[in-house]
Amino acid sequence: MTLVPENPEITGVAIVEDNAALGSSLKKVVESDPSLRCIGVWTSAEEALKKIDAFRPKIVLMDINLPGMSGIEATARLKQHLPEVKVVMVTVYRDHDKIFAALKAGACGYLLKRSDPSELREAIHDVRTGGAPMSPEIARRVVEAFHQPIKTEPSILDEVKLSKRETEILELLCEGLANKEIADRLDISVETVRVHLKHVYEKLHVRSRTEAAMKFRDAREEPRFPL
Amino acid sequence: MTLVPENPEITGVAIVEDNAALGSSLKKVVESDPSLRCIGVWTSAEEALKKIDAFRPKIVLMDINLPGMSGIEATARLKQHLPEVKVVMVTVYRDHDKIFAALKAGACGYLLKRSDPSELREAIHDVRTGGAPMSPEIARRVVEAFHQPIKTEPSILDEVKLSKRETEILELLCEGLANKEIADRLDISVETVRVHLKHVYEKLHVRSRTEAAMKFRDAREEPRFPL
DNA sequence: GAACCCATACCCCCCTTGGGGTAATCGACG
DNA sequence: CGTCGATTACCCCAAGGGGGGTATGGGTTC
Repeated sequence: MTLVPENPEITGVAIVEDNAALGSSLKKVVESDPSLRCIGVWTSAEEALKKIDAFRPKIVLMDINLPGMSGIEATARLKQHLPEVKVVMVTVYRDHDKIFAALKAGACGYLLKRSDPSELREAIHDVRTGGAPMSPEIARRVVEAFHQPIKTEPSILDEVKLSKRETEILELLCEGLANKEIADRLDISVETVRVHLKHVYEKLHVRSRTEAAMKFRDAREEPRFPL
Repeated sequence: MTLVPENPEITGVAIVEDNAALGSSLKKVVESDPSLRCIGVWTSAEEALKKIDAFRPKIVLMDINLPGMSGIEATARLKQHLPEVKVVMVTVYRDHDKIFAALKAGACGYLLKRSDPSELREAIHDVRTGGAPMSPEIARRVVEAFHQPIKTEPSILDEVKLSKRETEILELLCEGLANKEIADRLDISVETVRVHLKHVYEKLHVRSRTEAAMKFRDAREEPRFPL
């Protein structure tokens, strides 16, 4: 039984959409392109996850607002199982959280439903050639997520000069080690560790190891994206 | 003196590109669109920053690889001064770091130089209508930056049942509070706080408050499904 | 109703921690 | 050459924290 097109030129596309009208209109758009084959229109995340293994589409057009499991969770599970499948969200949500949740879950594109047929065809082509189709306003939001807030107060670590040793000790502190364990790890005296910590507390304006560890961790994690 | 087009239909575009041939070819593309006006081809970041105030383009096409100050730094300075200006990087770099540095600096688009004239015109149109033009492979990389590997092992918080009180105390612990302070905050006895913490330590398999706080925080930050 | 968890509170013991010193060595900087 | 910061190390002391108990009351589950 060959459910998957053998022809490498033909790309299998599956649609997950609970609205029947919208599902069949998406299907028509896909089928209007001879290089694509619509191998399924599924109406729930559960159905999609059950059938994906047998049908092996290369691309999945996924609605977010599905009954039962959301399209976002479905995407996450699907990508976990079959990472090579490309998922494009097709939805009305331009909600900030939904966009990023979908991208985190592994979606490689995000189209708003008002996209017309030619846009959709172009998007699928984009996916096949290594792109990441997004409706313009989605792309803008994604890009803006990277922008550094202009008036960002420099993190405490920028204002304060921690020495190499102090930083080292803070890192071990963040692993939850006691002074004695830090001393052993660095092959120095416990007393020395205590001295460094005193300095650190003063510099970070804290009074306890936990507070120092948290502040350090917070400051460290600030760069959320690779520079 | 009116250097900026008064007609709101006309969008002023500036080009920052040290290669004269490429600069003039970009200029030609811009001028081929009657709704655009190329109001300057500048050959360095320094020149651009000096002249931007007087010429006030709405869109800047910025090369990354400029002599002297890089296009990325120029973008950061420019956006700090004139946040409403849209900057599109035009470059040969598909280098991961350069892409994200540019976006962090405030670029709203990122085109590879092999883009042809129609792509460039479309990109500028995209910028004007609220989009974020990116060459497909750049878009893919940007989207991939959001992907989060699905956690295979459930976090400690899924295996362990922390009571409401215990969770509450852990949250305060993460603010670096001492037992006494936690007790005051929750209006209970320090001894009770100690009991709860003992239970927490046992459940999380840790021996100190800092370790508990870190483990709790790590678990909290993991992506959670359903989304 | 017994078994069990949760939340509350107190006890003892001992180690760790935080805050206050002093001091030696070393490299860098002026 | 003197000063400064970083690193090392030790001292004392008081408070905080971790490990071990016991106990009571309320709630749920079997």
